[in-house]
Amino acid sequence: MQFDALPETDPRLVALVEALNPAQREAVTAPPEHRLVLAGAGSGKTRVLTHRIAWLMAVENVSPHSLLAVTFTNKAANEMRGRIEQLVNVPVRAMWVGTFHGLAHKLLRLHWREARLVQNFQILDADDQQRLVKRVLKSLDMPEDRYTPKMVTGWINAQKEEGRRPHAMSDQGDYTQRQLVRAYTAYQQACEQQGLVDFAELLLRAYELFRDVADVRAHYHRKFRHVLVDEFQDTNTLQYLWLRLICGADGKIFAVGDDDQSIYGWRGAKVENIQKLSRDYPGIELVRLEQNYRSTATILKAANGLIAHNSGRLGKNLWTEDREGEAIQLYAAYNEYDEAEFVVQRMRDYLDGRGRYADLAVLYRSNAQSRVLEEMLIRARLPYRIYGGLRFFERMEVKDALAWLRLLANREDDGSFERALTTPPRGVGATSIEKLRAFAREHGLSLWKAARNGAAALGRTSGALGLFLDQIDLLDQQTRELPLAQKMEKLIERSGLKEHYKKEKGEQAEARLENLDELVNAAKSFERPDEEGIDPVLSFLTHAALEAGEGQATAGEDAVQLMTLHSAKGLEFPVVFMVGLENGLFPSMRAVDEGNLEEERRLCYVGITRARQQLTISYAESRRIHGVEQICAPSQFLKEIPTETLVETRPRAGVLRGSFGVQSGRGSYGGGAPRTGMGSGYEHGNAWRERQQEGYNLSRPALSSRMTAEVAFGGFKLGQRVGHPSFGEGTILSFDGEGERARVEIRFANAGTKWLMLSMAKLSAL
DNA sequence: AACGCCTCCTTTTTT
DNA sequence: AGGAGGCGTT
Repeated sequence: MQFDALPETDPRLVALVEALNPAQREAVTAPPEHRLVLAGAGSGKTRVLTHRIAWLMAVENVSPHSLLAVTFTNKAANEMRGRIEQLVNVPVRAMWVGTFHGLAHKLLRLHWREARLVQNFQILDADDQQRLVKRVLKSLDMPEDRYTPKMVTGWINAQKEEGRRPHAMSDQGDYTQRQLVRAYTAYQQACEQQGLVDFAELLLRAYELFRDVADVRAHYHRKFRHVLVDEFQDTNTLQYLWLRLICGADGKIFAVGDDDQSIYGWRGAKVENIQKLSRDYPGIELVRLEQNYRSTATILKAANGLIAHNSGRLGKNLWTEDREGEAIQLYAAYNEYDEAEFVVQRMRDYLDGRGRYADLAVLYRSNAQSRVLEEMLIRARLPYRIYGGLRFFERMEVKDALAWLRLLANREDDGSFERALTTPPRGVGATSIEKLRAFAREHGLSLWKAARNGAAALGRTSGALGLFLDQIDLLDQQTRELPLAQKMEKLIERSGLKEHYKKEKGEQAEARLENLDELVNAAKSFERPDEEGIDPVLSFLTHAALEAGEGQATAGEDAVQLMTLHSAKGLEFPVVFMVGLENGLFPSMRAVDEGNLEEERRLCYVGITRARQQLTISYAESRRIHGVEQICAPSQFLKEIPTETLVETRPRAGVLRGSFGVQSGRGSYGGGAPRTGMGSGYEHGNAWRERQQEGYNLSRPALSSRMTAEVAFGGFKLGQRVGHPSFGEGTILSFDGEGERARVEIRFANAGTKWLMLSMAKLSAL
């Protein structure tokens, strides 16, 4: 039914579509056929997805049981749930809304028999998986330097993501290939024996379940009439195959995605799936959402201009009814410290009087870049939050405690057995464990059984080992009837983990103990069997693996946001700083070498389109990368952003850098240039354009002429290497003051960063 | 088992 | 530079 044909009498439906723009409306109210929605950044994609679901239920009488909605992250799934709930008066619980992995997991729990799994199978997270691969490689005597656990794990996952099983590829390929297949086979066998399923395996098993078990397939074909997919451009081969299989002949697919925001090719995502979808579902209609509700016209112009340099796009041009907005600020820093300082300065300008910290976001290409920014933010006393890093359920102490819980639930889990046996330490060392492993391998037993049956063969340590085995059985008995949280608490106590971490010193130790308490707390919400009647222990462990928690720091607090461009996808901020726009950093060296610039360009596009009102882009002329000072050329992406959207802001001699070296005139840019827009200390110029025209010559001198002209100070200049009798070697970061009171800031290689009186410090030029 | 030294590596991240 | 992990020493 089309919107035009809507019965005017139904106010609910009118309300549902009234607020939508024509393109959104077309997507939402389309007949129940296959649809591909090309949703540009900030074009209301989640809105379309949720309204589509509401529409299907209200107009096409689709039951919530017949809907399947898939996302990539838990966050997106939760958001979708929440918004559907707001929109329709139907218990969302009945609806299959979740991540690919979460839904696959649900299917496997329901059909564990048909999927040839054990009922209490457990999920391996990335870390568990790599540990297991490592043990497998050792057992196969494969040299660890040639076949690193990381590389082999990556390879195995890549195979799974292409839907390949070892037997289908055994006798082809070269020696290396055959070795890898051998590892894959052995790894898979270990998983089967121990009842373990890794992330990729969840998807592959769920796929095979549908492919191989006709009854199950038929059941779900009858059930799911509509399959809705979010972030379709991020699907990998296996996810796509699974979607097709689950749709069957009659199910209708509604895919929402954006080829311009495909930034996960490196982990197997296939943008081509968008084209594939059009081929596999001939007649599928394409809807473009191009009206943007997020950014100013200037920001969109920059984004459109940049992304136009990519080839093979489906094509899309974002537009807005919003005002033009401010120009994008471009800042040429002389190094990463200067860059960070500038960012902080601009933040202060913004915060002055208005604005929340959380309005501000700094986006960078690689995590290493956060350090200097952090340093400056601390110095400026601005609260900040860094995304990324270890999540709650990935922390060592948490994983240690969970290993005990897992071992109680499943004695065959060798990884948990080893972990529990060694933490806390109990006099069973590497040698004994190696012997135990050998014994287990020889007799085809789990470590648990090997220890039970062959402890005597281990000599002296058999005592400690025997105690451990008895302790596990005893703990199991004693905690069997306890509610989950109490069980967890008792385990943490009786395993000796609490004692163990109490002994550890430093501020980390305290945090560890707190995390263990928090773990008990987290267990509380899993004390009752869930909807499918699954045992609390299993659902808790599943939760731990599938939803490792938020990355770092307390959410919700008003703080400046620091994150990589990748983690910024899907977010938006009033004020965005995109830093480190240098060839070799962004685009990354690797991308340049491999000629994979298009994905990097999309990443840049994602960065630009995060900004609502203000966007500042910066690059440094020199930066320390992997401990070495390097001369950087501005990113080629800067050339690709339409000039008219940019205004260059540069440090103004004599203001930013204190009162040194104002003997400008020559070499100094825009001495009398009018100051525009900025709070203080900076001015605009066209130096960057001039430099652009010079081309990117890597052998160009380290600092541009303005540096040498402007920064000479007491015989020293910014960026210069100097020696100090007690602090050793360092680099001059900045100057302050004049004459007697002149001070210099130096970052020493071994003594940190210090401010020294220029007249006192016995500095020598290097 | 704990500690310290040495070598290696270094883009991006979710499940 | 800085972290991780391996390895040898106490």
